[in-house]
Amino acid sequence: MARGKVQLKRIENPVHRQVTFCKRRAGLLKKAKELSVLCDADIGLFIFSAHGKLYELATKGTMQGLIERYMESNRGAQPEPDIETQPLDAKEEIKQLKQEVEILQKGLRYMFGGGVGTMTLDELDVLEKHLEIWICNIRSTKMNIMYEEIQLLRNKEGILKAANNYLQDKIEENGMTDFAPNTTNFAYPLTIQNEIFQL
Amino acid sequence: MARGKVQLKRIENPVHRQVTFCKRRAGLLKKAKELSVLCDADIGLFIFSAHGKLYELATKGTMQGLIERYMESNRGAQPEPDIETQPLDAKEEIKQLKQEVEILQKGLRYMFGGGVGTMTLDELDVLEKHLEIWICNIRSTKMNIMYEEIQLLRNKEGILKAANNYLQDKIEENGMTDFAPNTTNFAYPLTIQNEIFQL
DNA sequence: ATCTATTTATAATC
DNA sequence: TGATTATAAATAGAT
Repeated sequence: MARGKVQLKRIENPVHRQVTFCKRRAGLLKKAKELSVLCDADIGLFIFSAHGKLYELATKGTMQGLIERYMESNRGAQPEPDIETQPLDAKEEIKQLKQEVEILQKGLRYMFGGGVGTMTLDELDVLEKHLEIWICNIRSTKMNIMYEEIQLLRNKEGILKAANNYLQDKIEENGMTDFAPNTTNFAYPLTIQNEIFQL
Repeated sequence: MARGKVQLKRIENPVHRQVTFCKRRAGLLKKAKELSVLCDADIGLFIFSAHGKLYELATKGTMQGLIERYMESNRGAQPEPDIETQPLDAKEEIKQLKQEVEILQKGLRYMFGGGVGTMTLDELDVLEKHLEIWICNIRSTKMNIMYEEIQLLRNKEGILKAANNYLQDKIEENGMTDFAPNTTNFAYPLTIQNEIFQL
């Protein structure tokens, strides 16, 4: 904002980065305080520096208190799109969640130590299901990434073909038959093999 | 900050206050994002409007995750009197358990480094491979468990059959024909269905 | 840290 | 709400 427009990307020079961090952190905290006072808002703000140092501001009460309020406001904002329509028996749900927690914990231990011994068949089933869902998500993400890549490549293909046609026309106009346009008719192999869609 | 110096006190005019809240809130969120990007910082910010509406920003992962990190950074500084001496409200408990599940899932994710959101295609491939291996291990473990179970059941079957034969012999010896040994010839259904081997 | 030249944010107004 | 604009604030780069 001064003597130079700012690029919205990580500042590579560590000294600059540190200086900017100090200045902007101060600015941000100040702005937060101002908003809180001017508009009667309650704000919780915490900043971890790249090296993990914590800076915080709670404009009302303690950060703890604000976090609790945040948690409550947030319940209902995260509705699972499947089973929240029917009021499940609460005890049953608690039981199931507890089991799930235990299984995931065991799964972690299992990965770290390789100690499988303690898990039961049912627990392994649940863990397996979790992992399968996870893999599905990963594959879906991969598909999206690849789809974008394909679009990009197709665009490039179009542009290159047009450029080549243009160049070839020009060459033909000028009767520059010596320069046989070998590449112009080359079929770009940009078509993606079908196999990757079979994930 | 324009066309008039700002007084650092609550804006009394409700319309002005609301307008200023919108503008400055947007500004604050923007500044927070910028600081995060420019200086590689992780920021959690939540704003409650005067009427209780929540606006939030978490520049890395979820607000949940950042709050957890905040809690840890802050550990020891905040003696919270909230230990589970009282039977919590069921909804509260469900909430906490769901959080815990989320945390564990995140923990699993971190084992392979990085959240899914920021992962590249290659990284996703690696993660997928890891998970597939994990699932294979789980299935193998399940097979072993089931095999042991089968062995156990077969042993039991043998013992019971022997015992039954012995008892039947004894009955026949004593001519106690009244007590027809209905169960002795019963085919124990201990054979495992083939399908579970097709995992 | 301090100092400007600029860029940004935004108060007032429509 | 959304633009516009004059001006206050914030701050990048230099010292």
